[in-house]
Amino acid sequence: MLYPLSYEGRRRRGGETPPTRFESSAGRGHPHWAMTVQPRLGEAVATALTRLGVEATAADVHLERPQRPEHGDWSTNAALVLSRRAGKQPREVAISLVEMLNEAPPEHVTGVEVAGPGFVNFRLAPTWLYEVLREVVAEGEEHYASPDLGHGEKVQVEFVSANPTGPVHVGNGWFGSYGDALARIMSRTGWDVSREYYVNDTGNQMRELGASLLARRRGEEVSESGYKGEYVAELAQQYDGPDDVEQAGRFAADKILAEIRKTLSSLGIEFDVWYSQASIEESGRVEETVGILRERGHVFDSDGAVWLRSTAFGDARDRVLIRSDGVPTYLAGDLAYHRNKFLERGFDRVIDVLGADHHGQVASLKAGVEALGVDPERLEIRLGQLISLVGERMSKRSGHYVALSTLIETLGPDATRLLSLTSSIDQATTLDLDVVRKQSAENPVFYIQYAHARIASIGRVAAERGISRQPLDSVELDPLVHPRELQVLRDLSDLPRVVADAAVDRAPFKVTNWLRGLAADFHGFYHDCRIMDEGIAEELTEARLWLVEATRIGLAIGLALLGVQAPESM
RNA sequence: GCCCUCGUAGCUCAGCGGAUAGAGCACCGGCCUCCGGAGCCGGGUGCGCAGGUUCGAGUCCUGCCGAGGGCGCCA
Repeated sequence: MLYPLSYEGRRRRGGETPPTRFESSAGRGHPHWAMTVQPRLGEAVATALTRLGVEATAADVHLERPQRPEHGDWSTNAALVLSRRAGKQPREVAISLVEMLNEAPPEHVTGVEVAGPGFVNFRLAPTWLYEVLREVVAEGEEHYASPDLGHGEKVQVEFVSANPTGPVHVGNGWFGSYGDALARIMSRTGWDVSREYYVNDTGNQMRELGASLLARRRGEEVSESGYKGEYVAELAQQYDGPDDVEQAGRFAADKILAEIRKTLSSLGIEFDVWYSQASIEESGRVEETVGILRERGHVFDSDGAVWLRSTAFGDARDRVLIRSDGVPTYLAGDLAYHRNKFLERGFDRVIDVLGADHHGQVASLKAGVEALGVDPERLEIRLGQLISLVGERMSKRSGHYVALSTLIETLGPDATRLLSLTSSIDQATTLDLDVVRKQSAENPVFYIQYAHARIASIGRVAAERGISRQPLDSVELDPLVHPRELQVLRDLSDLPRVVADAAVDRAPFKVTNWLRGLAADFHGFYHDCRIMDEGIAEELTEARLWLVEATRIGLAIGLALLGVQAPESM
C-alpha cells in the first residue's frame, strides 16, 4: 500500500495495532508497560464479542477518548457498529458486552458501562496514565510519538516554488511554513522526505524581468506588463552587464533567488534541492518527454502544434505541449519535471503544495503523469486556499504585496510560522495586517513557548534548592492523583495519535491544536499544584518533577514538528 | 456558463458519521506574602438555506444562496 487513507483505515485493513513505538519498547525489555492500554482494551472487547458469537478482531474495535469525562477514560462504539452483524439491537449487544467485560476486566479498568445508544465506556484507574508518563520519558524527544507509518517510502514535498521575479510575500510564507512542517511531521512518522523548490527561471517572465530591469537602468517607465516593484530599480543599479533582456533577467533572478533563500532560511525553512526549470529545458528532457508521450500514443498534431490527448485521462480538454512556433508550453516542462521526479529520481510519492490559483493545472498535470505510465495516485496535489490581503490580491507585477521579510521583522519568525499553522490550508484566509500586528503579543506561539520556558525555570529553581530528580524507575507515581496532573498525562497519551493524524491528513495544524491544549493544561497544573514547597511531601515532589519533564518532552516534540523554537526563557 | 475549494460564536479557527458542537481573541468580573501573572478561574450567543441517505448528519448525497479560485498555442 502506497498511502494509508487513514490511520484507522490502516488498522482495520491491516488487522493489527498501529506500528507505534509501544511495540518497539516491548522489544527493548520494558515488559511492565510494554503495551499501553488501548490495544489491551481492544483485545478484551474483541475476545468478548467473539465469545458472544460476533466475530471480531481487535482491528474491528474502534476505541476513542471521549470528549466528556463522565463518559469515562476510553470508549468504544463497537456495539453500535456491529449490532447488524450480531442481529440484535445495539444496546442489547452493549449490555452483554459489558457483563462479559466486567467478569474479568482488563488491567487498570475499574468499571465498564453502557451509555447512550450503545456506547461501552471504560473507567480506568490513574495507573494507566503512569504508564504513559514512563513511556514518554523512556522514549524521549527522539522516539516518543514517532509511529512508522511511511515505512521508508521516498516522498518529495515540493513547496513555495515562488517565481524568482520578486521577493516572497506572506502568501508564499504561509505555504512555506506548511510544507516545511509537513515535511518534519512525515519525517518523524517514517517517510524518507526530500524538500524541493522548483525554480521557474525560464520563459517570458524572465525576459519581462530583464526588460523591466533595463528600463529602470535607462530611467524609463516599466512597461504595463513588467515588474514595477522598487526592488527592480535597486537591482538595476547593481547590474553592469549588457543591454540584453536574457542576461539582465538571469542576473535579476539570481539576486532575487538568493534573497528568497535568505528570507525562508530566517523562518527555518531549508530545501534539499533547488530545481531549475531552465536546467530541464537545456538538458533536452522536455523534447524527450514529449517523444515518450508520442511513443506511448498519447500525442497528436493539430494546427501546427503538438497536443497531449489528456481527455483520455479525464481532463476536460486536450492540451498543447509544443506551440506552433516550436516553443514548449509550461505543461510540457512540468511533465518533464514530474517524469524526472518519478521515473528518474524514483520518488514513490510526490506532494506538490500549490496555491488554489494553480487549480487549473491539476487535471492536465495528473493526466500527463498518467500518460507517462505513472499511477496518478502517487502524485498528490495539496491546494491551499489563497491568502488575501484586506480585499486586495497580492501581485508581484503590480508591486502590491506584503513581503514575507517585513512580516518576519514585525512578528518574529516563530509567530510568523504559527500564523499559518493554526488552521487547515483549506481555509481561505484574509489577513488584516493591522490586526495581525496588534495581536502579535497574543499569538498562541507565546502561550505554548511560555509553558516550555516555565518548565526550564522550574528546573533552575530545583537546581538552586538542591533538588534533583531520582531515577524514574525508583520513583512511585501514585501521588499523582490531582485532576490537573491526570489531564496533562492524558494529553501526553494522545500525542502519538495526533502526530499520526497530522501526517496522514497532511495537517500540521493538528499538532498546533494539541500543543495549545497541552500548554493550557500544564499552566492549569502549574497554577494549582505546587511542585517544591515545605508542605509538599518529598514523594509528591519527585513525581511532579517527572510529570514536568514528560510535559517538556511533549512540548519539545510538538514545537520541533512545527519548526518553532522551544525557549529556556522568554 | 461549466469545474474546484470553502461557508461553524462579534472576529480568527477546531470538530475519524456518534453522546450536551469546542478553543483563542474581543467584552465583563474574580485570583499573586508563592517554583515566571506572557498565567489561572467564572460569565454566552452559532453549524448559510432546503431536501435526502441512516439507529444517528456540523460531518455523506442533491439543489439553491454567498465568498474565493480556475476554465489560453500565459507561466
